[in-house]
Amino acid sequence: MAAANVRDVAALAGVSVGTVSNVLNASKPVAPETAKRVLDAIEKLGFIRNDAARQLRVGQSRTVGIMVLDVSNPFFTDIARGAEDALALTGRSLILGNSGEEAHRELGYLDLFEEQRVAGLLITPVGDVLSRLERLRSRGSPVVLVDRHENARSFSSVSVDDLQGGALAAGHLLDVGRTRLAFVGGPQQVLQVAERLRGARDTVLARGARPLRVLEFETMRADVGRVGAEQLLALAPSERPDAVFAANDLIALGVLQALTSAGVRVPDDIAIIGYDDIYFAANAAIPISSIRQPAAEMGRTAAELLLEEIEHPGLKDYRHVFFPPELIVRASTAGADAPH
Amino acid sequence: MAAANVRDVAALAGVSVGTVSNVLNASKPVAPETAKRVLDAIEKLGFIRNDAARQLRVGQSRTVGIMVLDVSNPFFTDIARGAEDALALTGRSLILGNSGEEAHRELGYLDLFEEQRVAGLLITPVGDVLSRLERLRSRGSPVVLVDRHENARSFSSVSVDDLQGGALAAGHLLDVGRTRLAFVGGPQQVLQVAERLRGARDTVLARGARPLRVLEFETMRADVGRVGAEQLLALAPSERPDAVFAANDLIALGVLQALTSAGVRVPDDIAIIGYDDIYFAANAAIPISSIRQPAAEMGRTAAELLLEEIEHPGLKDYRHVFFPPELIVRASTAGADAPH
DNA sequence: GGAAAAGAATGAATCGTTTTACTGAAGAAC
DNA sequence: GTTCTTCAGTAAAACGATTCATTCTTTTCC
Repeated sequence: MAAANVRDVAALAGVSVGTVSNVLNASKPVAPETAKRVLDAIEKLGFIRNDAARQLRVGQSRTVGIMVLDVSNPFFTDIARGAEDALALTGRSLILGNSGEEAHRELGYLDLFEEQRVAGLLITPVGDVLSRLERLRSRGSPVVLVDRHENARSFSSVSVDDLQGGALAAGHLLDVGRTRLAFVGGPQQVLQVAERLRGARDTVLARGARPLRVLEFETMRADVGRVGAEQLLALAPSERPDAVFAANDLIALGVLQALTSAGVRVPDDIAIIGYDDIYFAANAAIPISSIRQPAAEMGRTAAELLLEEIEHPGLKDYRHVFFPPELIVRASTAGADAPH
Repeated sequence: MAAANVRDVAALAGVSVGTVSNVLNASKPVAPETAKRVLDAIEKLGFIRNDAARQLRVGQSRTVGIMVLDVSNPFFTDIARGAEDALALTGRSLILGNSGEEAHRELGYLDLFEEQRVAGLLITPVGDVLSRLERLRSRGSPVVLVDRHENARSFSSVSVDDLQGGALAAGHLLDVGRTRLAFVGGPQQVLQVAERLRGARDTVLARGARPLRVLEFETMRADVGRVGAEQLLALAPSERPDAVFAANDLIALGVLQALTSAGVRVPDDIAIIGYDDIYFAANAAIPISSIRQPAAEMGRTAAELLLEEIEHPGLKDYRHVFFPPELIVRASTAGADAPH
């Protein structure tokens, strides 16, 4: 009743365990009829290779870890799926950790990944874990940063030019005739947020519009959007913005919901633009304009960079792939003139 | 430069490897000052236990697999997070597989989980994998079914009474004065869909309303909702339903979007109710009524049932936990009288 | 004070693979 | 006909933890 192992297979097939391994891994040629006997034995015994033993011997696993900030955000699950697709082609699989933007959870998963000797790691870091990542790499698990290139030229990375993204968003709002722009978003410690804001602010300045009003919050979740919208509605009419740039689509959804339920017309009274271009924003009852980040492609590319490092260890040729952000115009900013 | 192992730790601390293990696992008492020496050595060497070796010896891993139908559906990620919380309390972690409703992907993950000798498995099965699950269990990885109890009394399960959920939804639509109900949903091979439909149909019948119009599709994704809505709009006015019951919230969102962009007023002209009560439906610009399933709690409970089996192997005391569905009324069905 | 029990620590055996160095056998080359 | 390759397959040595059965010290008890 105990699970069969290679020894059992070898005995049944009348060969040595080494031969079984060669069949399993195609590491050395095996005569066709011998291979068939082995495969038959595997089939008959229902043998499933014990990955722990394999891994112990080889020193590395066939799974790759990915750590995301928020599994509830479709942007991150799309990245994960892109990565999964690329890895599947090489017979590797993905194990997903969700830090939830909490540093202690991030550390817990790093421990896990390190104990597992993962083949590599894709990560959007939360806390100050760079030295930890260096160690992981020095122990044979290369690391690729996703959507966060910052102070880390020493790791390969994929990211989107958030400065340009912020500029695109603000530029578009100005283009459709808006003059009083507000930014609603997460903490500026998050590099992406800071850059999106800076891009927007610079654009507003350069085009001589009124200064950007900034509402800063602690997280990037939708409830932030609702609170932000309420703060905007509390302003005197002359102060009230006629356009909102939300740091991501989750926030934009919150803003939209709060505004419409307060009777504000979108986009006639206030236009809204988000960031990420997630499915639910595109399909909101008033579809939300957004700055698209090619999530799946980013995930795929990150996985490919990682695979390169996995397959050529020691090659310190770190690459940084930047994707251009893309403006997607939808009803939440289009089809209406500036309010009078 | 090679990673430190227990032997190195033992040497530095001046103890035997057995003692190191005892400190690591608290399996046998160790004198406090000895333990301190060991911990210091671990710290100094940056020792991280090799999980493959541990697992090979112990025969089982400390991670649990979960296989979901669709990671893009927040309902499933919420289940996963609930499970993760419960497992974290016991020092276990979760590895997530996404079948995407495709049987071959499901099999791929089952192979992976079996090779990994996972401590247990939570699964919403797609294909015909019951015998596979039996084998997994007979080899030491218990299995709990999530949201699918069907022909499998021989596994513990958590699920929601979908018959009652369907009845609640249809009953509510009738209660607010609707008379021409339509159902838009995924394939009836999926048990949940079939039961929601049956619950609705029975209720409509019992209350003497016009028979339910059924639009059946192949998947449960939002685009299905848009197509369904267009089919409804193509009907002659006298035939056109005044209420839609969508098999899940993703579909409801699609219906809502298609209807409003066609100028149909929701709920005045057509009311909409969904299923799952996901965040994005609750926060749509017209918040969508829904039948809530307590996703996180379901995940937590499933994990607890699994832990019980893990800790008492051989105990064939399979339990089936049913959660009651709950009607959540929002703007998409409320606050409007029946259309004239 | 001596026997028994309890407490700490030891070290070898073990888990199931992969891999390496090696052995034969069969054919090729001269 | 001897020597060289090539080709298949073997057997044993890893990999790094945990867990036994032991040994060596203390402490307890009468």
